[in-house]
Amino acid sequence: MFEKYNKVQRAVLETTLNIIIRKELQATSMALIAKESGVSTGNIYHYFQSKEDIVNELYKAIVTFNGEYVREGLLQGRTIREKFELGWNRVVELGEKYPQGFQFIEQYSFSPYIYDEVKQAVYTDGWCGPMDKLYEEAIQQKLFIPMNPKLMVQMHYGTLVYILKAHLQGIFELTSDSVHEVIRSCWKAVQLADDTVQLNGTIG
Amino acid sequence: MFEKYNKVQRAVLETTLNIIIRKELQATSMALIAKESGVSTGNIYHYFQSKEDIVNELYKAIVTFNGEYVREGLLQGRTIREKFELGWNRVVELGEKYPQGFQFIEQYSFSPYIYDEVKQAVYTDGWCGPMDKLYEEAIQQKLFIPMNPKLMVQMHYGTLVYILKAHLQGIFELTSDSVHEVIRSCWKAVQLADDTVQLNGTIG
DNA sequence: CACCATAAATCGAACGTTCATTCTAATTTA
DNA sequence: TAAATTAGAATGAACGTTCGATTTATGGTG
Repeated sequence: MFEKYNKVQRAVLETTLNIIIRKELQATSMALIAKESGVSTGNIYHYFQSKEDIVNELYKAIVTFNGEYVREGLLQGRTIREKFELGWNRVVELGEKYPQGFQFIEQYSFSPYIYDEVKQAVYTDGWCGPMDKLYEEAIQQKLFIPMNPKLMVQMHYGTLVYILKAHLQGIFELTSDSVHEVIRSCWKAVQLADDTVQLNGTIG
Repeated sequence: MFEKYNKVQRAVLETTLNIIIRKELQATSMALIAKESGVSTGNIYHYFQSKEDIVNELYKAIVTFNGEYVREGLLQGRTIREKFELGWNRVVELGEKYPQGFQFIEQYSFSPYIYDEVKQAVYTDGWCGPMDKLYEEAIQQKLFIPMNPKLMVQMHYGTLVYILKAHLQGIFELTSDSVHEVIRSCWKAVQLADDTVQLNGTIG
């Protein structure tokens, strides 16, 4: 997750993420980060400008990592339908494999603590852009209903975020089957009606 | 929103909500709450046990308010389909009319700062319980596919939360038409296939 | 209605603690 | 031996909370 950073920076970023999720930004003091990461406060300030800087760097790193991971999935699909399924599957995988990163982005994407320029990274380094494009194509090819593609992507992302949230809170289990079913129902939600009829039979 | 509280409590809760959304919990000091609410710190502690207490009371009040508002919508519908549309419409209305309350719940529903007992309020005083029941009925009546109703409710709530979030961040506009279209597509996502066929014609 | 005694509400200065950050000295590395 | 790295005590500001004083409301008595 933090490959491009050195040992000290990585320890600091990992520890910070850990504490923020466990205890809340408010309770994440530099003294605690120093203690748990094994890096002295003085040394932390040698690699980071401030506490704000650490948290924003953390945000940027996670968004970039997530972006690469999902885009890789999108690339692997050949048809639009395949890209759709592989892409969203990767989003769910991220939530399951890296729950702290997922929770962190969810909790702080709205926070004033994260600089606006850093939030923009979602579109430049994340997966939103490529996903928007995929939806535009799907509309052009009459697979999806004519709707604002950005709105559709948000809808589907929200769907997955919330089943992940509920899953992480232990409200229900998530099997690969149920995830698949959810993703299929996302497709169904926005597919052009003609599609369904072609699948089920001919009009009277 | 804070009808059951007295003047001072209301001023404190409203101010706190305001500052938290504007500046972040971390930057919400008692001194600032006192200054902006016009209530001295000493007097705040006459009505609240601690800062934590204020924030948790705020959370509880908003969840209860939202719960009442959505349940009222659910009651007004006669058919399942009507309840579905009116209920979710109210959720969107809440996000539009009371964006601060909406954002606050979104941002802190995962936070360790909110006591677990207070989080439970979503099910006891909120609208999740009644909505779950509606979905169970819809499954029994073969309107919806056989899927975990809790999972379905989370899916649809996530859908609406994310179009609201994007809307509040100014990514796109939300008309009552587009909201209606989104809610209809939520229904479509989980409706039993037979339904569609009956609408479109007979199977060849 | 005036008076006073008691209680409730309100205030803001003061307290002790904790915080982010700095600084200087020590240590390691090249 | 010079530069880069690391350490942790020191600093001053800011924090949540407390407390004694002051104001306002209440209700019984002459």
